[in-house]
Amino acid sequence: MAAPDRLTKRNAIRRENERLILAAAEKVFAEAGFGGATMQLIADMAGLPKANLHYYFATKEELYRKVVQQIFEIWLHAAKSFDKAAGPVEGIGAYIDAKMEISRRHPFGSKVWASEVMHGAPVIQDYLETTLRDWTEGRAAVIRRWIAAGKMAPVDPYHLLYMLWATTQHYADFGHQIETLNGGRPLSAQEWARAKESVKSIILRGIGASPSQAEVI
Amino acid sequence: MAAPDRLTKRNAIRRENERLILAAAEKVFAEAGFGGATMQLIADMAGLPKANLHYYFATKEELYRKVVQQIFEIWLHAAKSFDKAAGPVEGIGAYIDAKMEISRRHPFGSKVWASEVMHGAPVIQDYLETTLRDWTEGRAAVIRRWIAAGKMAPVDPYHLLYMLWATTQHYADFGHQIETLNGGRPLSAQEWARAKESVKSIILRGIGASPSQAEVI
DNA sequence: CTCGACCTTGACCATACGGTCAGAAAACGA
DNA sequence: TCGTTTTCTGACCGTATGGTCAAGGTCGAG
Repeated sequence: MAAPDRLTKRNAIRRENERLILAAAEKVFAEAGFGGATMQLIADMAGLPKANLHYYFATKEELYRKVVQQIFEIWLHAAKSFDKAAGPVEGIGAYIDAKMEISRRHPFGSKVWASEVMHGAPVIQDYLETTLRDWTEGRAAVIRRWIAAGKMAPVDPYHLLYMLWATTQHYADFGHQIETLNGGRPLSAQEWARAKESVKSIILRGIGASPSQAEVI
Repeated sequence: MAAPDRLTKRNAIRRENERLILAAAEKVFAEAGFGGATMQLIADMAGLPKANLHYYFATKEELYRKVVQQIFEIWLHAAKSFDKAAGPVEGIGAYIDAKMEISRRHPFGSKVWASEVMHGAPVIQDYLETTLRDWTEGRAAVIRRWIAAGKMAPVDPYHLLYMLWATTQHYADFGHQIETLNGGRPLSAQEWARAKESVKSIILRGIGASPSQAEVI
């Protein structure tokens, strides 16, 4: 039972199949919701027989949970930009950049997370109450410190964080609506850049931390 | 076949039952998604036998479409605050107030809309392409006028609107997450007021239109 | 080479779902 | 009151779904 991580062909197959299944599941769960997704659809998209899915993931719930965990970890990782910053312009600016980039590259994961939370977080409630709560309180403390140091206006840290999440994830979760209003075409690279800049400039100025106003304060 | 709107007992019963069913459906669709919702669950919540639902609404899709239309009309109505305003402080301020109030009073409808759009708007794509597109372009024109008149900073009108939608609807769609981070308790009246003020102050300052800065400009 | 562990898969099962229907009950107009 | 229209509802049906299983195939260690 030892050495389960050797680079044998079996392990490669297992890893590759799990990757295939998770990618297909992320897309199907995002597009159909948990209830609307079917194991058959996921199997077809992964190019595997349905029974094979149940070999790697015992139940639909187990597969779903893995998908949700993935995006959560990506978000947590993105938050590091927040910490190594000296002030709100760099910290929040980099955080917005990172979250916007995730919305662009992982729109399915973002939708699955949104769906999960909207339905009352039946699967990941424990994450909300532990990891997310701790993370949020930590970042709120950073913001309070910036406020105390006069680096930004005295805004409520929690509502600022909610605003950051809402605005950045909106570009993934409501991407279809944005695409429709964009003439039916997905945002181009330039349009993504413009979106990023718009969000950053409004929020940074909104908290009294925009670069141009830095001298004024 | 005339006079279908007389105040007969039959019409009263019909109206009341449709109301009951739509309210139950809104809640169930919001909590379980379209795929996860079952007609039986909606029927139980409405206190009617399942067959009775199919008497008033032929199919699950038809019932769902009605629910989505409801919230869309509520939002369109709220947008009137935008139009009768002289400038961004009153216009956008009132719009945020109105949308926040809707998030507070109609969280289920907001979730159903979010779910629908996230899944690619299979049912209301035509609304997006007609009513919503026209509405958005009209409001964008108003914003451009305000910018031209020097009443606010030159921000991209579309991304500003996305930000307004994202931030206000977040309090409905992610209400469960916010509640969890609020110590497990729903926002109190005071906390809702604080949320409103936070959103308004950051955005209005962010677009260079905050009341305190009005004189500066 | 051989044996045991792991992987693959078509066929199958119980269940739950959306929707139907026939007939009973209630409300209505005259 | 009487005939007609509308409303109500338990029983029913075909289908699709999540999950199981047993048999066969593939791989790696010794």
